[in-house]
Order: sequence, then C-alpha cells, then structure tokens
Amino acid sequence: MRSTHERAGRVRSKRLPREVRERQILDAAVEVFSQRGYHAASMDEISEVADISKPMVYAYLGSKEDLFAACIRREATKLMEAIADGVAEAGNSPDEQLWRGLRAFFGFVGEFRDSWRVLHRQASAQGGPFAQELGDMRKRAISLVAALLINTAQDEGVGAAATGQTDALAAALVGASESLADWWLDHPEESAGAVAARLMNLVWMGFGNLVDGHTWQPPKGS
Amino acid sequence: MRSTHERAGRVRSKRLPREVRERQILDAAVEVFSQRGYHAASMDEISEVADISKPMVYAYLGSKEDLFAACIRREATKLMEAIADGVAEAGNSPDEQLWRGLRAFFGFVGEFRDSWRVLHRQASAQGGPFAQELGDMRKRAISLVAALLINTAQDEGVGAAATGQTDALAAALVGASESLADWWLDHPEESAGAVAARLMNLVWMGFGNLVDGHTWQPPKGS
Amino acid sequence: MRSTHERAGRVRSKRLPREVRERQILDAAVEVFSQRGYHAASMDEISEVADISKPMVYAYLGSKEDLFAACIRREATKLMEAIADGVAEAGNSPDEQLWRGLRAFFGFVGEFRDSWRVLHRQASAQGGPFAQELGDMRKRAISLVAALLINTAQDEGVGAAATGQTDALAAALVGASESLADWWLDHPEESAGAVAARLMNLVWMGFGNLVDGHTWQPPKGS
Amino acid sequence: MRSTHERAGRVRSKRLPREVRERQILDAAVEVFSQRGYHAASMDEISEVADISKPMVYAYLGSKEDLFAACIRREATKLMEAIADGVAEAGNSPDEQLWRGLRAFFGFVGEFRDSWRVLHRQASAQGGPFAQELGDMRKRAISLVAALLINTAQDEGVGAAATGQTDALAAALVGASESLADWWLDHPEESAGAVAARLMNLVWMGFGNLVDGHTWQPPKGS
DNA sequence: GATGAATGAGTATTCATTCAT
DNA sequence: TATGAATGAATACTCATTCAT
Repeated sequence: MRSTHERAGRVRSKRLPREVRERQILDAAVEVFSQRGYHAASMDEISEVADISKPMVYAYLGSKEDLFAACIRREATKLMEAIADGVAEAGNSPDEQLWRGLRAFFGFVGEFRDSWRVLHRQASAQGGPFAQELGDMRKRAISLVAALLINTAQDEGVGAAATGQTDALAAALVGASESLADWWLDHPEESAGAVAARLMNLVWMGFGNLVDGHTWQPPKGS
Repeated sequence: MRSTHERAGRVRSKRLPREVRERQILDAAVEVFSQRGYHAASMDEISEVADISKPMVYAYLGSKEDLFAACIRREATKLMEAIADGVAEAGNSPDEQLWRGLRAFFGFVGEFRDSWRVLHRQASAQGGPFAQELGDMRKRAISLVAALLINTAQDEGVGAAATGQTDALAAALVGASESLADWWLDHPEESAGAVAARLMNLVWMGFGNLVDGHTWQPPKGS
Repeated sequence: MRSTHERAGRVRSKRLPREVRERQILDAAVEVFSQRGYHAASMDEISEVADISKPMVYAYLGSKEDLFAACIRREATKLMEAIADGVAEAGNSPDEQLWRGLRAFFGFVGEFRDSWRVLHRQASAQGGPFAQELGDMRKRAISLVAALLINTAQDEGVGAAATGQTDALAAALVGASESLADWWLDHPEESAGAVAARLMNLVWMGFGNLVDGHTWQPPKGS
Repeated sequence: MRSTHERAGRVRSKRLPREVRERQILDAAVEVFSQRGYHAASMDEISEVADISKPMVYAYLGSKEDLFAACIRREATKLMEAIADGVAEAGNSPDEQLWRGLRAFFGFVGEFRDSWRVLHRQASAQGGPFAQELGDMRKRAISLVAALLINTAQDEGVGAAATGQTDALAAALVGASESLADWWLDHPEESAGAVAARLMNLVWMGFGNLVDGHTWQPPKGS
C-alpha cells in the first residue's frame, strides 16, 4: 500500500509559512523532473519528495505545467546570477571575464546537476512555452558573451568586419558550453575548472593552434 | 489524435511483407516520437500514422520501449553511415576529411530533422538504456574524429604531448557539433553548409584568431 | 473561482454578530448554489463570496449538506410568507385571493431569481432529504390553494362531487405555477403581472367550468 | 475493496459489436444520471452498471459531458417520437389529437421514469448546453401543440385575436404537462391515463373559454 | 472568534498492452 | 496475418473538511 518513495518514519513538520513550503516544493520538483523527465514525473512523487500533501502543491504552485515553468524560471535565474557574479569578480580584462564566466557556469552545473538537467535536457525536450522560457535565458547569456567578445576585439584593434560576427560567435560559444556541460553530466570525473579550461582552450585557441602545441593558460590564482 | 469515439473509415493496404511493415512503423514512430516526445507519444497515434493496427505494432516491434530503442538504433546507424560516406569522399587530407564529415552531419540533420530530434533531444531526455544506446554511437563518432585529429597532428609533426589530448578534443568537437545542430533546429534560416563552415571556423581557428580577422576557408568545390 | 495559488489580498470586516454572519453566508450560498448547482458549488467559492473564512462557514452552518438545507428552508419560508402576505391583502373574495397569491408568487420569483432557482431546480435535482424539505413547502401551498378553491365552490353552491377533487386541482394549479415560473426564468421579457395574469386566465377559466360541473370527457376507447 | 455497485458473480459477455455496447452504455448512463444527478454520477458507476470497463465508455461515447448530452438527445428523441406516434393515431379532430398526445406523453413518463427525470430535472439543473438541447425539444413540442390549438380555433370559427395567443398558450400547456409529470414522479399512485385526463380537464376547459373569447380579468387596482 | 495551512478520499481521463475472432 | 474489442493501472486535479495558532 505504501508508496516506494515515502520516507518511512519521517515526521512531517507542520504549519510552515508559505514561502518555506514553496521552496521545498520547487526543490523537490527540480529533483524529480530532472531524474524522470517532465512527463514521467508524477505529482504524487513530487509531493512525497517535498514531504507535503498533493493539494498543497496545487494550492501553492498550480498545475504541473505551472510548476515546471516555475522550476525553469527559478533555476534559470539562479544560473544567470551565478554567471553574472563570476564575471563581476573579474577585472577589466574581457579575456579574464570570459574565463570567470565559464568557471562560474561550470561551477553551477557541477554543484546543481539537477538544475542543469532540468534546464537543458527536460525543458528543451518539451517544446512550446518551456523551450521559449529557456530561449529567453539563452538570449541574455548570448548578449553577455557578445559584449565580452566586442570588448576583446576593440582591445586588439580589430575592425567592424570581424565584430559583425560576434553575435553568431557568442551563440556558438554558448552552445558549446551547454553541450560540454551536457557531456560532463555523463562524465563527472573531471573537475569544473578542468572542463572550463578545456573549453576555453578549445574555442579560444582553436584546434589549429592546439595541434601546433600552443595552449591557452588560465591566469594565476583561479 | 482523433479520438476513437468519432469514427473514421480508411482502407488499409493489406498483406505487405514484413520488411515493408517494419519500415512503415519505424518511420511513423520516429515522426511521432520526434514531435511529441517519448512519453507524450501514444502507441495509438503511432499505429495510426503507420496506417496499421496496434497489435501489429506490438507483433513486429515489441513494447513501446523496444520500439523507441529500435528507432534510435536505426537513426543512429543512418547518421553514422552518412558521416562515414562523407569522410570517404574526401581525399587523404585529414583537414578535408573533417570538413566533409561535418558537412555530412549537418546535411543529415537538415534533411532528417525528426531523426535528429529523436536522437538528440528525446533519447537524452529519457535516461537509462536509451541514453546508453546513444552513448555508443557517440563513442564511435568520437573515435572517428580522434583518428582524424591524430593524423593532422602527425602531418604537422606535433609530438605526444598534444596528441594525449586528442580524445578529449574529439569529444569536445562532437559535442560542439551536436550543440550547434540543436541550435540550428530552432534557427533553420541558414544552410547546412553555412552552419558547418561556421563550426569549422570556430573550432579550427579558435576565437583568438577569429577576432584577429583570420578565417578558415572551405576548400573549393564543397 | 480565483485559484489559491494566485494570492489576493482583501480586508475583511471583523467581529460581526452571529446573525449577520449567518445571513451573509446564506446569501452567498444561495447565490452560488443557484448559479453552479449543488455539486458544482464549492465551499471555497461560497466562503469567498460571503467574505469569510471557510472554517467559519462550518462553524456557523455545518456541512455542505446542512448549508444547502438551511438555504432551502430559509428561501421556502420567505416565499411562503410572501404569498401569505399577498393573500392577506385581498378581501374575502377567494377569486381575488387566488389572484393576489399568484401575483405575490411571481413577484417573488421575479425579484429573487436565485432563490427560486435553488428551490425549484437545484433542490429537486438532488434527491433525498432536500426534495422532501421542498415537498413540505409544496404541501402547505397546496393546502392554501385548496382552501381557496373550496371557498369558491361553496360560494357558488357546488356540491361535494366537485369538492372531492379540490386537492388534486390545487396540486395541479401549484404545479402549473411552478412550471410557468420555471419557464419565465428563461424568458424574462414579460412582467410578473403579465405572467400571473396569463396563468390565471388559463387555469381559472378551466376551473370556472369545472366548478360549474362541466367536464371534458376523453373519447371512447382510449 | 469491491465497490457496492458491482454485480458480483455476473460473467461479462464479451466482444459485443459496437452498437450493442453503445446502447448498454446509454441505458446505464440514463439510469445513473437520473438517480444521482449529473455531478454525483460517476463514470465508474456508469461503467459498472453498463457491465463494461471505463475505457470503453470513453472510447464509444466520449467524455462525461458528451455522454450526458448523448443521453439527453436519445431520450428527447424517443419522447418526441412517442408523442408524434400518439398524435398520429388520432383522427382529424384536434381535440382528440391533443388528448392522444397527452396520453402518449404521460405514458412515456410512466414507462421510462428515468428518462424523464434525466430530461426534465437533471438537464435543466445543469445550465449551459444541456438546457439548450432541451430547449430545442421543447420548442418542437410547443409548435406541435400550437398547430393543434390553431386548428381547434379555426374549427370553431375564432378570429385572429384569439389565435394570436396560441404560442403562449401552447407554451403554457407544455409547461403544465411537464410540471404535472414532475409531480407525478413523486406521486405514482395514479395511472398515466388518469393524470392525462386530469390535465386535459383542467386546461382544456380553460382553453375552451379562451378560444370562445372569454377571458378572466384581474380586479382593478392590482 | 477567526484563519492560514493542511490533507484523505475521491473523479475524470488516458494509455500500454492483450484477447478473441 | 490482421484487427476491433477490451481492460488494469496510472495520473492530474479537486473538494469537503479539520487542525494549530
């Protein structure tokens, strides 16, 4: 009779204020959506993991669709803030800003694997409004990167011709980061820093240089 | 899609050989899985699209899980063959082989969007056996690319230090390709060739060179 | 109506005496039951409309069933009082008393459509105790009418033969009134007076003949 | 564990053709809707009474709403046909046609109490599309009666003045019939013929005077 | 007295899967 | 071979009702 997921013996804490409950529920939802996928996740399991009854889930966060959207929004915001914080810690060098941003990104993915899985895999597997929600975040990320690239180019005195491509390049870099993060999920033996460095090397130097033995080195102390 | 209680009459062609039936079913399954996702896809809709009765679907290809796995296997094989064909068309230059492989890959994605969606988005959104099936294909792809990179390095007389990284670089390149293909799904305005060239440029030259105004040019006649 | 997970803030007036609260609740309940029907009405909506918290509804008026019964009782009483008042305003003429009673009835229905809807449509759609509650009211109404008819007959010197039917006739008249009121709900273009006059015309002229001893006979063989 | 409504020990007949199943389901639905009301009726109980599994109910007749509408349509059609048959059996006399129609109506109500309960009580308690479905049937009934009344009036040489009211009178007669039928549901001791005769007496004598140009006038000052 | 927080027990609906023909 | 008919088992969502404060 008892469901497999029930935390047996755990006493439910009662009468918590709304805010706390909402956080609990979102945490649980991210965990379950990440592991099962949107459709396979059941509201039953989410409520069990959140250690609360189903009606409260509905009362606080609405339908399954609403809940999923809320997860995406919250996680996307957390991720973007983490990256922005990383960039802010760097000095004025665009090169270093990029590096810090990447570090922060992979740091986030490493720390909150479920969040990233929900954001990247689940949200894009479901089409429609969810993918769009994500698309917005991606656009903000791309803009951020594009700005860095433009600064770099200006520092090096490169003209308009090259800068015309910055948006596309930024999109490619963002895509490459996402992809590498995705790959990392299934190969967790490397550290966040190593993965970030690998990407930096790859895209910054290019294969052409790498096979020539030239590599990019992370600045000291990061 | 059409609910059963509104009756529709369609005449079905009968007594087709097993092979043909299987192809029909797999085609339908790829289409439906790609558009709805694994869970949201219903065996009912698949059998309708395949223009065959549900029990036949089960007779020929087993459970829903089996069917999905069969889709992945078939599409993955098709994709790998397309890439191998592309590479084979190139001469001995590893540089050109890489380019042809990329072209073939993006050509495939452009031509069989549903196939790619199933392979990349749906298969990885469902965990477990499906992702593994994909993982195998990816490994084969990575090996292929790694071999090319090693050849390149040897051509240029680069030593073991650099080649030690080839596997990781190959993985990164494969990942970047997947990611770019994924992005392309949602931005279909570019041609396959243009997307491939963009990637080649990016990873071969590196951002560092690109912002300096150096670009890689596809060889003539491709 | 507004789901709980979108928060709304409303200031509630506090500490009202019990009577006032009960009236508020009953008013809200009649409105909601009338519009949604017994089952589709939710205690949540009722408490919202009553501008009071749900536990208070339970504290004051008990379960949903109790609340519905209370509605019926209150509205039935109001209706019967309205009719009695109407009849009392007339002189001794039974003819005029009937007319005033009908006017009062249709006046009530016109003024309190929700009340009538709850009484007539909802209460009888739910079987069991509710219908019985109504049945009692109906019996009182029928007795009232029957008394009028007997007086009429006596005034006109009609014998026992005709009076034997008075109860049935009264029931028919009451039924016809209810039915016409029901019809009127959906055709509100006429005035209460006009509807009452129409009914009076229809049945009174029929009664007129009946009490004169004229009856219509079914053709042989049916 | 076993539901109260289960017919224990009954062996389910299997593999019946669609038509038969649909009839079974509709019969069960009318029975359950009539006894419980639309909302309180559960698809579970309906499928049990129909002696079939729930998915078949959905497969054949759609959602609960669809099913209810189908019940109303089928029963309304049956009723109208019964009345039309009754009228057709009469000769040319409108008087007799009316009588036969009434007899047929009450005969139907007596024989198919559940049908009538669904049509009259449940359908009108739920607003919206259901009530409208019923409204259509009522309009057809009213037209039928109005035609009879016009014929009567013409037979007796009554002018346009009186006939101008036929529609309203017809509506009143239909309403009175419905109402009496409703009353009869709760007082089943009388025969269908007796109830029909009572109504005929009541309203016909009233009508008789009306078509002769006699009308009852409300007293002054009200 | 008054309420936000909480839940057990349903209800409609769908789906993968399998018989009987 | 081929299919219409059939179902067990799940799932999203709701509601009357009650604590704890």
